[in-house]
Amino acid sequence: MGAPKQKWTSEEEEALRRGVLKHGAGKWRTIQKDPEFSPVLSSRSNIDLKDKWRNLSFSASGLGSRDKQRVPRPKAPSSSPSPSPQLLLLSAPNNVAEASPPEDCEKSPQDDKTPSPKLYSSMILEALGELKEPNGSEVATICNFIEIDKSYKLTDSYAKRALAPMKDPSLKKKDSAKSSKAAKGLGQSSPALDAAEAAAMKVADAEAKSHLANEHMMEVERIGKMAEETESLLELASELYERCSRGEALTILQVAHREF
DNA sequence: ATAGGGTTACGA
DNA sequence: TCGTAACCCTAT
Repeated sequence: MGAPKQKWTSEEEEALRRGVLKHGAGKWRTIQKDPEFSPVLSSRSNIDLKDKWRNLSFSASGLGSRDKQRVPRPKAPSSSPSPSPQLLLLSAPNNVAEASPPEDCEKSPQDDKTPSPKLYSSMILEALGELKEPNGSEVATICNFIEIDKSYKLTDSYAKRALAPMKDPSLKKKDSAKSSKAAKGLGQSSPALDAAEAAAMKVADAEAKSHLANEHMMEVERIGKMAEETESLLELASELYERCSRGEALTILQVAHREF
């Protein structure tokens, strides 16, 4: 990566991501005025936030940039004339944790010869960036994301949450740090968060394994990217849980049943 | 005020 | 020299 002029610090980037997750992608002014990240983003204008978010989105989308395939206008790879959310195109990924990720066809019209397994999390983040929708769509997007990673069991998870809070099995590996952070943010562990966390970990493990089998040098780099996506996923899960707790679960169920 | 395009500067 | 990220300008 480059080390350009006024590089963004980790705190600034984190604040930006949190702001997008909270207020949604697009309300740069609101995020900048938010007293929570105002001191962090004091030296950044709303335009700066937008530009930074654009760079982040492009970096998260164009993971497989090993090919020198130069496109004069590398817009969104899944850009379609239909205004409907494209992320709903993901269908029937039952085995997510296996080494062979389901390559959807409609997703990448000009896919390079490199397989470049695209994570669902990255797709969701990309969709979030593309969709400048109000909060409702955001919840639906997050819901779909978690459902996909959870093998279509989100509603069941929430039902279990209300009836009996299941215990979370001990986490393993590097994601323990993330879990601690997420748990601290929520105050205590929740089934929904744990489910999303476990799903993210499964995808992460599959990613790592897949790359371990093929490339060794790129693995570290990929892990770094993956960690960022996992972090975003956990934050998404936190937001989702918060909204559901406030009584928006009805909307989620509605969307879930309508879409699937 | 936001989105998009274009330009500039820095690192590899 | 190329690629990426910040910066700047313009249209909606």
